[in-house]
Amino acid sequence: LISKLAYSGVAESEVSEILSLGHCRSVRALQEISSPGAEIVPYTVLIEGIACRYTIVGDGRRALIGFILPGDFTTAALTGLTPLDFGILSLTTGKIIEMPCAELETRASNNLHLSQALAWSAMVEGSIARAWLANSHRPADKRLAHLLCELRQRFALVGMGGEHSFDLPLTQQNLGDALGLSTVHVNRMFQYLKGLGLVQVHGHKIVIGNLSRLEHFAEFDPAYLHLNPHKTAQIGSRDRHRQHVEPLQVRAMLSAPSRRVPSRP
Amino acid sequence: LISKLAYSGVAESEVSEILSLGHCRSVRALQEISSPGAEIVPYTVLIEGIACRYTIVGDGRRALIGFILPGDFTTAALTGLTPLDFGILSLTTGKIIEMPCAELETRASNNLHLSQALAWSAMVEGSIARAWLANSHRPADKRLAHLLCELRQRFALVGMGGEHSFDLPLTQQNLGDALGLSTVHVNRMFQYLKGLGLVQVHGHKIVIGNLSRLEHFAEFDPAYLHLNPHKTAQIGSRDRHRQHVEPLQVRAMLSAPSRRVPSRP
DNA sequence: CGCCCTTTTGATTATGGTCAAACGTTGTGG
DNA sequence: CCACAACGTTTGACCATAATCAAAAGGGCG
Repeated sequence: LISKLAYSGVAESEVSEILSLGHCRSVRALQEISSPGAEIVPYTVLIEGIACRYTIVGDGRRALIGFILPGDFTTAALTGLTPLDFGILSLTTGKIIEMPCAELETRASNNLHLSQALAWSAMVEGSIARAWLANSHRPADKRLAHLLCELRQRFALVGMGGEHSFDLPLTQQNLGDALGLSTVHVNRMFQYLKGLGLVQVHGHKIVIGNLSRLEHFAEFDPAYLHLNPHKTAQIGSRDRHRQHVEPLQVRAMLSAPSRRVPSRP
Repeated sequence: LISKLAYSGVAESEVSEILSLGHCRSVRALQEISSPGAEIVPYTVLIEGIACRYTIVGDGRRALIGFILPGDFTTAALTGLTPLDFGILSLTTGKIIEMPCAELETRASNNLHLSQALAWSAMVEGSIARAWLANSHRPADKRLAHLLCELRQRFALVGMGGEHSFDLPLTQQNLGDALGLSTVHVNRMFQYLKGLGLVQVHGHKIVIGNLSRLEHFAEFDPAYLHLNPHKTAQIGSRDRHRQHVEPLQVRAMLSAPSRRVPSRP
């Protein structure tokens, strides 16, 4: 299963090499991957499933402060800032690869592409956090719509879904914890969005009739995900062909930043 | 005014040297320092005053997604991720130093301390963003209290205020835009916190009778600001002596990360 | 089949938003 | 020096969005 990799560009051979540094393990749903306050956090890539960053708020409510999708680092280049100020939890069953900090860091210092990838990953993560902050200032309906747009885009980036649909194995409670809404209200907002004809929900499959209409409604501007143009273009075509893409699209993580050079002209 | 610098540790001479790379200019209140979508964003340090990162949400509401205090970079090491996905706006009159990207970057590649400082700065910024996300899941009273705790701590870090009071030249509208609350409700929450004896407000001066009580109420854990222990200790003593510290405490930014080494043992 | 988890719905409450007006402060100009 | 304008704070009345409580209805899996 791990061997079914699809890469693009120069990163192809590097990725498998780098991933072989760590060891892969399965996680069940609701398993703590890293705990808040941890002093040593290995570089961890999520290969399959969905995880989240969270902090506990108030009485014991779990506030999700970010989703981790296949191909994402659980902590980006955040390591170095310990103790960890949040926890990492799997939301579904999945697979992760853990790499010791020291090994990846020595390798990064010799490998420009890798260090760029790590930096880029951290920056996109920060950018997403800012977008979520802005989103928290929106009313519930747009908030949910915006999150759906983001997840669709990020899933599409790693080949898991296209423009019109994607699979979202999260409960409405998970979404509520991420949006700062009650489960009940998330449900009502789903009804509302369905009523507007913006989304359809079939089990865990989210279907979007008219993407640009949904994105306009949500005030979603994909710029904050900092996909580069040719990358974005690929997403569309990938969708049209409906090709099977296996899990483990570390490609997106390691190839997207390859266009960016360390210093500007 | 710029020459009145107070540094600590090894960074002292470096800081003035690096700052001399750029040129200082004054900004008035509500002046756009960098605009959303900008392709080239110089490294900019705020020297005096308060600024914010913002995005426009909904009809035209300004959502503040971060405060920039004296000694902070307006964009941390975020540059590199253009176009900028937010705007930067001064909230009071102030002073900034702008440094061309190219110069600072070439210098950073030769200077370990500097590149560490930039990375550290970006990481703390990300950490603050996550704390704000968690904060957006709290009720309004705790949300305001938490923000006050953070601002107090960050001001204290650069010598602008101590444990029991600090100057906050922001309007309640500004705070509301940051917290996602209406101006009216911010005011009500101030009344409420006053009523609980947690804060007093005298003009722009915030007075905190019992800091640990306020921090407990706000669920504020300063760990997310990633101050190192000796640094945190200094804040208290600085307060007790009530010594005059001039603006321009770039010290905090460049000295705090100096304890952190690039790779762990 | 039956249990558990999730989704859905309704009724009620509460937190926070909006509107409007009064009050204080500061700064400016006659 | 006072009047006025502009801005920020404060207060009250009312409204709206979303939370809570409770219960029913699906849906997957042993």
